Amino acid sequence: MNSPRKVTRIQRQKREVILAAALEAFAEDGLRGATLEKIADKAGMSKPHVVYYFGSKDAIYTELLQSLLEVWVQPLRDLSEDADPLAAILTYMRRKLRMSQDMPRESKMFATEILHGAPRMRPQLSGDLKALVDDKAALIAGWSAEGKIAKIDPHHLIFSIWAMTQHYADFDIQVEAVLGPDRKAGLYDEADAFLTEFFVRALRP
Amino acid sequence: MNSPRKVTRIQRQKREVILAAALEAFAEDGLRGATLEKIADKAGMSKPHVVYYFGSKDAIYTELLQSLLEVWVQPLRDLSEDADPLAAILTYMRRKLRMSQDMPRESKMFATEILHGAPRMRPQLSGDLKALVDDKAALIAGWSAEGKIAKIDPHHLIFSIWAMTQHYADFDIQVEAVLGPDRKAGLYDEADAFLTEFFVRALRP
DNA sequence: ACAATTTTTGACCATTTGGACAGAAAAATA
DNA sequence: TATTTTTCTGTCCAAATGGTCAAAAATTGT
Repeated sequence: MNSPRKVTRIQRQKREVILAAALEAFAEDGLRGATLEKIADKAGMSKPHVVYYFGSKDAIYTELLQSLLEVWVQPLRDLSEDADPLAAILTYMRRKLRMSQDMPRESKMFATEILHGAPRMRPQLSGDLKALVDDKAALIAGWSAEGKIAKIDPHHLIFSIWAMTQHYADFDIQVEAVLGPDRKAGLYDEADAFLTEFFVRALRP
Repeated sequence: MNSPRKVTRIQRQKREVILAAALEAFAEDGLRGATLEKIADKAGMSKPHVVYYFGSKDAIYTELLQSLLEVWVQPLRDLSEDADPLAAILTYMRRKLRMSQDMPRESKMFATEILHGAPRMRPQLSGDLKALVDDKAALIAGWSAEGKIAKIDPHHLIFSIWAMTQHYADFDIQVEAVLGPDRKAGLYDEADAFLTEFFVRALRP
């Protein structure tokens, strides 16, 4: 029957709730700033209960980070040969921008971790991530060599896409303060238009 | 004579030492993560001594943030009419990039503060900073209208300069991990070359 | 040299916080 | 229904940490 499955589902749901609460807390205050009590409150349960499911605050943080990493680099994984290389890069940029819009908490959590030295991601950055980026950089370099896009350093191109798209999520407070409240609603449409135009100009041969 | 001056100078020096130590600590671990003891150690004095000079950890943090803000926006202040608007913008970009290279700790401290909601800078972001950016955006918009540079949204152009230059300081761990150790030495030269080419392409009419 | 002032620190305190533990409540199993 | 297992929480504890305080040490002024 499904009696064991039922329990498992409940467990999985509880863990989901805790992870969601923790993500919010970590994005707001970082690993140190976020307290177990705050996470428990956001999750609607007691502090020992949170510990019961994850063992420690650190374990929640690490698990979140690891599972998010995969989601985070997926758009780059999907960058591949295309009828139009420029369109492929623009699509990648747009997916990253949409992730900033839809997952600002995830973006902030990553940013905070890396900003503070990425103590629990260093191996993956210089391992998997470096391999992935090198791979895609080679692809882009190929397009450059064939004259399909401008000749630019592909690694720095990727950095620039990361920087510009994540800026809107990570520093949203600053962006919104500078633009003023009126432009807040259409912000991501503006950003999309600007970045598209910007990268088209920079990349066409 | 200079007997009172002498004391004042010593006081000033002590404060300088503490501020430098605190900057390092805050950049590494953020406001919460940095402890008074760590700051005191880095400054080579006892914990109560640090408190004696600044009253509280928070006071050090706030003072650092305020004094750094002025330095931080100076390059934008200096953006003005020029024989060549494109050159003026490139100069601005380069000054920002150099600040990332020379003051990574300051960059990280700002980034962390804004990332976490900028609780003690909000008024200045939507006040002074917004006014300054609006002013310079108007200048750039003028250049656009005159056909001296491409027609792009000047606010987002400024954001893109902030994002791309600060990325190299704030996320240096990631950048260096992805590029590998060999490219670390010439990193900022690479970045300068890339960004210059990039912005020239994007901005020329 | 002596008094007054400033600087410096060791010892201490109150609060916060991660998390251990025993046992209650609930659920599954029999 | 009785028993076993799982879930959940009130209570407590030890460590970390921001900050106080009294007094020592150094400096300054006379």
